[in-house]
Amino acid sequence: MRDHLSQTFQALADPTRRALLAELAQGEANISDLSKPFLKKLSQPAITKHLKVLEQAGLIRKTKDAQWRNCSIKVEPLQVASSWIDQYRELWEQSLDRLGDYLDDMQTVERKAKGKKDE
Amino acid sequence: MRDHLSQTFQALADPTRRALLAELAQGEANISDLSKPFLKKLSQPAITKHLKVLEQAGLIRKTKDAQWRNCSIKVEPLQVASSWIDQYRELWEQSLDRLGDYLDDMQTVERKAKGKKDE
DNA sequence: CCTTTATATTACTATTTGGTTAAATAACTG
DNA sequence: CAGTTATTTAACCAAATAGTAATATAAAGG
Repeated sequence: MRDHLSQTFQALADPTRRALLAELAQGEANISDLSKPFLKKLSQPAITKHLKVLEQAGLIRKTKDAQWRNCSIKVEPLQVASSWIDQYRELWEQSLDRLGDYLDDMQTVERKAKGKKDE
Repeated sequence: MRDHLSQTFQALADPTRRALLAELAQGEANISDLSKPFLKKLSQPAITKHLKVLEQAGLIRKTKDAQWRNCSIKVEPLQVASSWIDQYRELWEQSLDRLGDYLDDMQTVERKAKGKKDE
């Protein structure tokens, strides 16, 4: 899964990772603090792995502070992802309208062309 | 990957599936027509599978017309996904500002508290 | 009916993902 | 330096993903 957009969506396709991002939306945090809410369900290396996925997708950065790693959000790839969706959402909403028109047209056309019953 | 949002992002995390959605943004299409641009790279069952992923994620619907399956977009889950990103994007943009403030503060505080050199 | 066209299913791969436990590394602290 | 805290890496595993080729099913049309 080479391309950036796929990596971004892939990273967002996991509830733990989205929750980690939600935590980070509150502001920068180190890994222990970030992990606390999840350690009932997951081991700490699991969190490390999730954070690595987020980092490799470019969604967070880690900075060193003694033995702590402080994580923070990188906004740009999310803007790209959101734009991708929105761009098509516009088209799709249009296409829904067109579909409606199309179906209306077809009913008319088919009745004209083949003398089909109006069911 | 039980939850809807994860399924949506997972479905979007593949360039072939995004391309299929882009095709469908032009309007409804049957599977053969949809598949044509991809058959140089992928087999037909591969497309069938991708379409099934999109369908199970609720991103498209299929309707029967004789031996053809007409696919079309369902907008709602995309709105949900886009909203999720946008909601946090706002927070994140704030958090970037806060990070800037925080770093400025810390420089001051640390210099005050520990008499560290200004490097 | 037989053939063709459109799509789906099966059976089988290789790779990736998401998790584990245990051990390793890194940096502060007394 | 020894111990403690924070984080990563290693080695492993089960399940999911993304693909294949071959076969099956469905419907239309001569």
